[in-house]
Amino acid sequence: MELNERQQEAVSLPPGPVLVLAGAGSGKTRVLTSRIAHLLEEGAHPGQILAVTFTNKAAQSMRQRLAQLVQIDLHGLWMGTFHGIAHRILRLHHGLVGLPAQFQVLDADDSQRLIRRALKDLGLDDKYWNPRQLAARIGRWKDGGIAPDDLRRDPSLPEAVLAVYRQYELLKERAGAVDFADLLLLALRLWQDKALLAQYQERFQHVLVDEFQDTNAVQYQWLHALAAHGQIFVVGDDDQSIYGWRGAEVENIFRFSQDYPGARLVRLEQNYRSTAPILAAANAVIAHNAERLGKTLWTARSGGSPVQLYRAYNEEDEARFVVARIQDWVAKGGKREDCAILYRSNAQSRPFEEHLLREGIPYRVYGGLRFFERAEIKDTLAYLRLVLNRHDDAAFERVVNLPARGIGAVTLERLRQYSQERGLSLWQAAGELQQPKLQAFLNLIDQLAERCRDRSLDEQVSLVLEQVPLRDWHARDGDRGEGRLENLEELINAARTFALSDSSAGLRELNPVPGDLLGEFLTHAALEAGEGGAEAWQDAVQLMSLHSAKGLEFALVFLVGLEEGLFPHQRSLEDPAGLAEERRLCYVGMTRAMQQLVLCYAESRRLHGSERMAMASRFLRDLPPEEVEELRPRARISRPIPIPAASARSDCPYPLGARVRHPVFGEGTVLDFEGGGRQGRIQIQFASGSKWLALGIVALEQLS
DNA sequence: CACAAAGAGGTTTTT
DNA sequence: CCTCTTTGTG
Repeated sequence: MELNERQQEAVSLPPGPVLVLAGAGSGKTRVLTSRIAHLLEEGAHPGQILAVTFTNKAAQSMRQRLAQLVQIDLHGLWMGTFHGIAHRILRLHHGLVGLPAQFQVLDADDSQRLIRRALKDLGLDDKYWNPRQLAARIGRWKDGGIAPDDLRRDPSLPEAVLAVYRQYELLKERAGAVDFADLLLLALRLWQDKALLAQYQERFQHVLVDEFQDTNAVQYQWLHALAAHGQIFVVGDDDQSIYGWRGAEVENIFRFSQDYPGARLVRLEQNYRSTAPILAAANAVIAHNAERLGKTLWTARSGGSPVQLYRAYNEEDEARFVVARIQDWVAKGGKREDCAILYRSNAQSRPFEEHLLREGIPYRVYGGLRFFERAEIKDTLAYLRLVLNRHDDAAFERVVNLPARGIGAVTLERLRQYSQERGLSLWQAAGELQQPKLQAFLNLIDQLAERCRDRSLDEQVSLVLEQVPLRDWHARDGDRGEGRLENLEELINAARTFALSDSSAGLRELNPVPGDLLGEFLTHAALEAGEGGAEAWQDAVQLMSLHSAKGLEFALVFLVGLEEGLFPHQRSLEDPAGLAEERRLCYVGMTRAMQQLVLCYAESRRLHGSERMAMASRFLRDLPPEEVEELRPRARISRPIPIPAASARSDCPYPLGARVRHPVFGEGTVLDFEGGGRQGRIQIQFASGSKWLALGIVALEQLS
């Protein structure tokens, strides 16, 4: 595999801090894997290398590429997501942070349930205090490393919110469980043990990080402590920072240069992925963002067909069009797996799925309702969670009356009361309450645990389904239940596969707890979504959200639903930072395409059940016309794409099109405006190019 | 206390 | 549009 000069430079720099700013399609993964290969050639032992990625998909693809690159046994090389690696280390040293050996990992749904519990415990109304929002808010604090005590003195913060945060933490602790943010926080807390930290610093001589722009405060601190020796190689792209909502701080890129003075900086700007028109279009879109480190991708390739833009009548027409285009592609000998349909939110997949299904085209949906997130799967696993840890209150509450066994809301409320008053787990409380039906449930779990002893993983799953009449319960649910029954059988398969798979083998050898395969499986279920659906071997069209698409590439990309309110998303419209992130997301989506990029929007769309007229996304306005071919042009020539009235355009002190003078840039024309008041930004076309300026700062003189 | 029916409410993105 | 919650009945 050939590397260009810059790539080669990055790969072979001497040990020391390195920051690679790598544009989309500039061979980022190749550089990262080649760097690892280089280190190994230079005599590094695989066990001295830690490679961190952001998603499971990325970790997987890097491992594959590395295996192709080097012949040696990669045993001992740690490669995985932040959360996955944090989990590994916590398993090894759980005692140091006060966790039980088989602590549970709560997924987002579990966390939200626990927030609900916390609200109930505190006697707060979950109508007024939205559990979902609270969970998001608390999650954001935790991603930023902000503990309840840090919030104590904030007068603007309602006391109730703080109380919920505290109660939530308490409930988690009592259950011996951790949420996603805890994995990172506790892994960081481990570093307070200086001896332990030194041990890991010694071990991981080389730390490599992918998608560095997506790291949050806690992750950065963790890395910084671990890589105090400075042998840290990070790769990132500020233009692809799309996880700000999850606490990611692009600033970490600047922080890196400060924290590691003398860090070498390498820029990769040559794009090998996309054709010139695709690149030109993507560059034009991202150019509208202020505050960029400023990178312009270029390609040595010439030619390539223009970016296409289809104006659909509605979401059905959009799906019909896309599927027809895929059929053309296949008819001309293209592979289905080289086609991707990318959308802003997972809910948009439905019409595409229906049309693909109707046409008999295999497809695979990533994200959305994932296998391990399905209710029937989580129910079944909850039994196993109780088998492993009786004090897992979330699991207890989930299945204590499922299927119905006469333990209703009243009993449960009494149980909760009792447990809360005495600081007991629900399991302990149930034991003390002497209620026959509860007793029967406890016996059921104990029996289950007894029988699960010394059984294989899939047998354990089967045992749950035999001992607990979950199958019958679903079977009575008619059509809906049928799919769920299939999923339950699939769960047995998943357990069998997991027991044999590498993903568990890696953990098992590190795992000091014998016979804890079940625990690892449950973690796997929480940490990895389990991309179910179509058979892996099948040549299938790929459907996924823009976020999931990051890091991937496809010959033919359909970027759909480019409408105001959908993309950019409604929730981002008011907030300039949010809009900038949406724009980066658009850039990420466009740069996934290698040969052909097709953009779609619909004039009318059913959203949340009702039909509504849609306006073309503002991002479409920024496309260079010469690179774009409109597939259903408007009847009248040169009528532009309908442009949305920006939400707060009326607030703009200068009318669009007005001539203005800027003290530095000279005369220009007002092109656009977004945001409101002093927060607003104004775009002006100067002779030297167009610029976005903050209205709160800029001093403009209107000329006409 | 279980279950069925009707109503209300809430919808981004991921580990 | 879908799920979850509340309400009403047996």
